Amino acid sequence: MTRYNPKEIEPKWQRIWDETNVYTANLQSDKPKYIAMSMFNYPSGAGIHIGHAMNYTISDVKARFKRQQGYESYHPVGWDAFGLPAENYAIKAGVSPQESMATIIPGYHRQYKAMGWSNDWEKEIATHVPEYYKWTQWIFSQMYRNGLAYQDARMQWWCDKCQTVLANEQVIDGKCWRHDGPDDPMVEKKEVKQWFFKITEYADELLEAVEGLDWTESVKLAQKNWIGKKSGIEISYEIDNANQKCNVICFTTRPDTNFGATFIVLSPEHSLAEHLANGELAANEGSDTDAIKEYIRQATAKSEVERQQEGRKKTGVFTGLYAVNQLNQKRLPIYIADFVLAGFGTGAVVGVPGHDLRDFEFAQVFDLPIERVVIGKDGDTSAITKAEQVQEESGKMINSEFLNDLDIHDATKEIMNHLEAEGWGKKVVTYRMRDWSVSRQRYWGAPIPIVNCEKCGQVLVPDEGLPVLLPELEDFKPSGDGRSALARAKDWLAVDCPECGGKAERETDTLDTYICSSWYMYRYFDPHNQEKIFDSEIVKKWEPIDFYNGADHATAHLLYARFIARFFNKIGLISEPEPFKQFLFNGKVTAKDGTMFSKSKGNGVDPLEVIESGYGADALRTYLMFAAPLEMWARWDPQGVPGTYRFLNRLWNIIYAYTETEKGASTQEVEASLLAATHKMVKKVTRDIEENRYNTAIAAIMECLNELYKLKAKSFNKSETWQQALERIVASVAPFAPHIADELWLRLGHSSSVHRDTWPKWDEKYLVSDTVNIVVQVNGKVRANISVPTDADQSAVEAAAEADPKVQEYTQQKEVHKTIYIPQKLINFVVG
RNA sequence: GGGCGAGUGGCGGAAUUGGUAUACGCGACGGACUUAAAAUCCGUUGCCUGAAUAAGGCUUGAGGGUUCGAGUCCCUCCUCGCCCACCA
Repeated sequence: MTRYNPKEIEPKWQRIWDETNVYTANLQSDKPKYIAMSMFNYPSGAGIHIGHAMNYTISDVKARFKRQQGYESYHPVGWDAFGLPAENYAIKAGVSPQESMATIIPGYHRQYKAMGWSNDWEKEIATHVPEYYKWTQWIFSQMYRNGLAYQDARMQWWCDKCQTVLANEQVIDGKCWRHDGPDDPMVEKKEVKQWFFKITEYADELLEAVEGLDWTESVKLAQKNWIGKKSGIEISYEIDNANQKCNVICFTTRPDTNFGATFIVLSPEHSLAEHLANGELAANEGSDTDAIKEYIRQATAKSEVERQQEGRKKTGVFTGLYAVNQLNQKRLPIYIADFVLAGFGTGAVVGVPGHDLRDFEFAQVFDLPIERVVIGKDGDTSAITKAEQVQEESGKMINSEFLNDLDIHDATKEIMNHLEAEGWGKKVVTYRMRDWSVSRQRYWGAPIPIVNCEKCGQVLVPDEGLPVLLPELEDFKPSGDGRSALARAKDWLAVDCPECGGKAERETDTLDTYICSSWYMYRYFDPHNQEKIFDSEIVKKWEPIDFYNGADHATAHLLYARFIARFFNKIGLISEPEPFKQFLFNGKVTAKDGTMFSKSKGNGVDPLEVIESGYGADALRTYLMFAAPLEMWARWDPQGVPGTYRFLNRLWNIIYAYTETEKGASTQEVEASLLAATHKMVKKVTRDIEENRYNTAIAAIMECLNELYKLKAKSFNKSETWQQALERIVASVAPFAPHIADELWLRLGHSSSVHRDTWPKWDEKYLVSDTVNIVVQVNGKVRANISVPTDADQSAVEAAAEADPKVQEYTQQKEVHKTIYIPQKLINFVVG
């Protein structure tokens, strides 16, 4: 008998699959379509790790399952090749990113094939090739033409020594992360022009459509939170002691607490703060302009990371100004403080220290009055409780005055209506989400198809001019002036204006790689189209993506992809506004101790090593899918793969034993058991894969195999029943362990692959047996187990149960008050 | 601080609408085969009392409640994980 040797059969089948194109999807097929995919790979040079093995096996199992069920199943493959890590890797390796991709990607091909993933290689895509990024640029052009792309100057951190912009995270204690010595300068804020996509215009529809998605709940929630829609009101407060007539507008979601307002706080970036600092605006009694100036200088010099640290002691400066609260005619002193963020609401808040912890802390520092006005029916927020506690400790009076008996929600609405009716406020809706910044000052990305003409200004590159090719450079490090390396590519930079033909210069920013990855799923359906982004007819046949999974990008990528899909839908390219019908946010794989695998710790597990050590891809795949539910984080257990290897080995052995046994017939009892065991298994596996419960699907196959071994001991021979039982189990294991499945399928006498149109069906009639097991309880405790005919009625079951000696032990001399009978399951005597 | 999720054997984890808790796998132990080991195969394996494969009791983070019956439903609390966070 030949032994199970994955090292031999796996490469063999991988070769056969390649040669026979089993996994090539016919996009024109009349079969029902199915597309399952995982978020595509970012080729970094390190090769695939165990997390990739997990992700891609999940969608591969799904795609294989559907292919076996008779669907035209498509499992695409592609590379998210642009971006900073690839650029940095190339810089380190001393080659161009183009060259490094040309060597890295073929390496990934070998690894993907070694994992046995059923990718359609004919339709492979990569985002860094001109054939692809031409259309990434085209999307930018379409956004521009539809008024959804615009350029705007925003304040950015700037390090004079580096001559480059810094991200917030790179600013430490007001200094550059690379230049934080005592003699180094503080970083400055500098205005930098950036391109944006108006995703905020789609905020409402993106939010509303979340509810209807068949997505992992936590991701749906993250999407909602990210969009962060809030209804509130902007209340206008007139300033009554300024040298000019003016007012301040504050945003609040809780105007019902406004009776307790005791002050107003402006962010240091607020326009009134600016006017106070330059002396244009002052209180009639005089404002301390120097103090205001100094405070603003200090506040704006702090990094946002630093400013937004919770629990930091509140600071601020009084402006000398007072505003009037029209609800109760109280005068509110106005302060400037850095805990108020410029980017949210109006950049000014009304201080209600009785109902807001931050306001309370501020009031403590400046000794401002604290008033409580609303007590909700179901208590109030912890902020108030804490405020109260501190007040009691400090012995201050609480002015507790009930607004009314309404709950907070109703009170809020009523006050909003009142304020709006009086003309003191305006109801507004705010979003946490901002427009999508799509320009990057780096080399390795798709150039933005814009030309800056001396005469015409900003001009879009006409579609005939696409793609704007990314020039190959010797040196692709940033240019140091805040622009990408492209600023040094003089030949490339100089261009004739598409409108007037005059002297012009290309845009040197490149597009954010999130754009590349926000539309790739559609390119999979028409990867080599030179004329169009894709053929809408094919896409309309294949959209939406039936199954999508990944362990990252719960917000940004998925939100951007939804935005782009909605945009495509509006311009008539596709007919479904949502790109992903089902999304599974799967867990990651961690080290045995629960910590993340990391290169620095050197605790990584290389899937290729596991395969080559002799266990093979099938055992690895099966283990990964078996270890835990897909949405849970799994811990890597070195003993796990040997376990699934043993299981596959047992499957191998029973089939080899079968093909070497004599022809014959089994007993009726064994035949019935074979049918029952395999049909039951097929039913469970079919449902479990359908519902993404791969771990229990595999357990069911293992259980079935154990059962077959028991039956084998009773009666084993070449017969129709055994043949079918073994075919069923091989077909069921095929999505998880495709190589051994094809090998054993062949061994069972088939000439074509197990991977197409072989999924077994189950028949309920084999699942019902003549007798059924009934649990007998006395007062809820299990006392016996009886076997009764399946069609026995209650009185028959009761009689059989009462006849059981064990049951009698507990019921004799006692009165049965009640009998609970659950057909086919349980009978419970309540005695007393 | 807010939101979400999870606590079940030595370990990863099962458990349809409330109905035999611990499926399946790992590990451990015993046995077969072998000169020996590995591999493979067979058996045992929640905990406690017990000589026991007799019998009984206990058990799903803690405590209460509803019910004939609770891992599952309700209340209170504890622990851990993830995401968001000075967002007014």
